[in-house]
Amino acid sequence: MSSNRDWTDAFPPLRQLPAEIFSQLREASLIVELPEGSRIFGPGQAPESFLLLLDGTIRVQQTSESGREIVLYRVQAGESCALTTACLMGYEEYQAEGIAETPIRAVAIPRALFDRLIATSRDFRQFVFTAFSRRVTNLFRVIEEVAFERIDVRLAQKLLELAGAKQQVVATHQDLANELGSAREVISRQLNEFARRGWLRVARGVVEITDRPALARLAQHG
Amino acid sequence: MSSNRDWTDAFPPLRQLPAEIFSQLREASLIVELPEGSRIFGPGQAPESFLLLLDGTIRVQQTSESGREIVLYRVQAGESCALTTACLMGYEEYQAEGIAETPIRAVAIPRALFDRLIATSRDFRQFVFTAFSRRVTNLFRVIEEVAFERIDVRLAQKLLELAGAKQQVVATHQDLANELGSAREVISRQLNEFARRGWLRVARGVVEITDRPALARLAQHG
DNA sequence: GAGGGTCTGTAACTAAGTCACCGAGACAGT
DNA sequence: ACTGTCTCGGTGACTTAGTTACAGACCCTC
Repeated sequence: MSSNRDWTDAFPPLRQLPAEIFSQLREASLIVELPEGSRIFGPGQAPESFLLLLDGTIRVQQTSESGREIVLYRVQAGESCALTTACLMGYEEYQAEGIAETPIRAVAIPRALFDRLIATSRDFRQFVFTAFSRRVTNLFRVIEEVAFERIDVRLAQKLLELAGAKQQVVATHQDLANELGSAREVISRQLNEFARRGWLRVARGVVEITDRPALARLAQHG
Repeated sequence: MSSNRDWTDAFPPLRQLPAEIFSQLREASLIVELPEGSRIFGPGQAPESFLLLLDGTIRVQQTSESGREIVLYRVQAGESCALTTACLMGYEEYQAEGIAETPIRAVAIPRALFDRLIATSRDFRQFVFTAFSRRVTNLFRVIEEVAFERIDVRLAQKLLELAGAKQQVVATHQDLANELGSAREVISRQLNEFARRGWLRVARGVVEITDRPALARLAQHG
C-alpha cells in the first residue's frame, strides 16, 4: 500500500493551504497507480476527479473515424490534467483520450474537494489556471502547426522533442505518424529523405539521429 | 453614458451572488463599447480583465507567419472570453487574437474581482468552467477537422454555419479560406465545383445557397 | 471614364495523403 | 530448424490540397 506520506512536496501550492483543508486533502485524496497502456480517460469515460501526476507520463490524443490519430499534448510528472478537469467541471463531453505511456502514480482529488480547494486557496487557483493556460497555449500551437507547417519541419521538430538528450527515438513510423496526425507512408518517405541526406539512420522501430544541427535547422523553419 | 442598469440579467449565475459581492460587481466592473474591427486582445496585448459579452460577436483567430489565418472560435452575446481569462490568470502569453466582428458591448470584470468571484460563488465557478469546457471541446474539434477532414466537407459545414437561417453568406473567397485555414484558390475551386453541381451561386463577395440539403449531406461526411 | 484597389479565374507545379500491394524481419510453437 | 503469423517498412500510381504567378473582371472614387 502506498501511504500518503510525502506526495504534497511535489506541489508547492498545496503546502500553503489552511491546515484544516490540508488534512482533508490528505484524507480524501487517494494515490492511484496504473500500468502502462491504461486508458485514464476518454470519450464516454469522464474522469471523476482531478489528477495530479506524481510519476510517469500521460499521452492525450485524438482519433478520427478513419483511424488516424494525433497527439495533443503530454502530462508529465508534477503536472495536472487541468483541461480534463475543466471539462469535468463543465460537464462537457470530453473528446480526447488519455493513455498512460509509462506506469503512472497520481493523486486523485475528488470533485467536491477540488471545488473546495479552488474556493479556498488563491495559490491553488493560480496553480490550476496556470496549468490551463499552458495547455491552451500549446493547443493553439498544435492548431497552427497542423494547419500551416510543412510535414518535414514538423517531423524534424518532433524527432528532436522525442529524442530529448538521447541520440535515438524508439518509435515505429506509424507511431510518428500518429504523433503528427499524418500517414505512415508520408513519414516513411520523409525519414528516408532525411536518411539520404545523412541526418539520421533508420532501423526497425528506431530512428538514430546522426546530424542534430541539420534537423534543428529544418525544425526552426528552414 | 451607459449605466450599469440591467446587464446582470444576461448572466443568471451573477444573480446568485451574496449582496456584498454583487454590489462590488456593479461598482467595480465597467461596461465597454468598441466599434467593429477593434482588436480586443492579441499577442503582446494581454487583456486586463474578464469579459462578459453583452452584444456583438468576437472572432478569435490565429495568423501564421506566411499570412494564412484560421478562425478558432467566436464569442457570442451572453458568453465569456473564458480562454482568454485563463491565460490572463496563468500569465501565459496568449497566441491568438480577438477581433470585434460587430460593434460590441461588454462588461469588464477586473482581475482582482474576478478572483474574488471565483472564490466566493460556486455558481460563478460553474459558469466559468462550463464556458472553458465548451471552448476546449470546440478546439479539439477544430484540430480534428484541420488534421483529418476533407476541405470540401469543411467548406460545406462552414457555409451552412455562416448562413444560419439565411440563404446567403456574405464573404469573399479569401474570408472563407481564413475561416478554414486554407488558401483562396482552393476555396474558389471548391465553390465553383459546388456551383457546377447546382448547390449554390457565387457572386462577388456573396455565396447564395440554392441546395441546402446537398450541402448538408456533404457536410455530415458524405 | 480613368485609375487604383479588391476580388476572382486559371494553369502549372509541388506537397501531402490515399490505396493497394509486397516483402523482410521478428517471434512463437512445434 | 521449419513454418505460419504478425508487425513493420517499401513502393508506385493516384487523388487532393496548397503554392506560385499571372491575368481579368468588377467596383468605387475622383
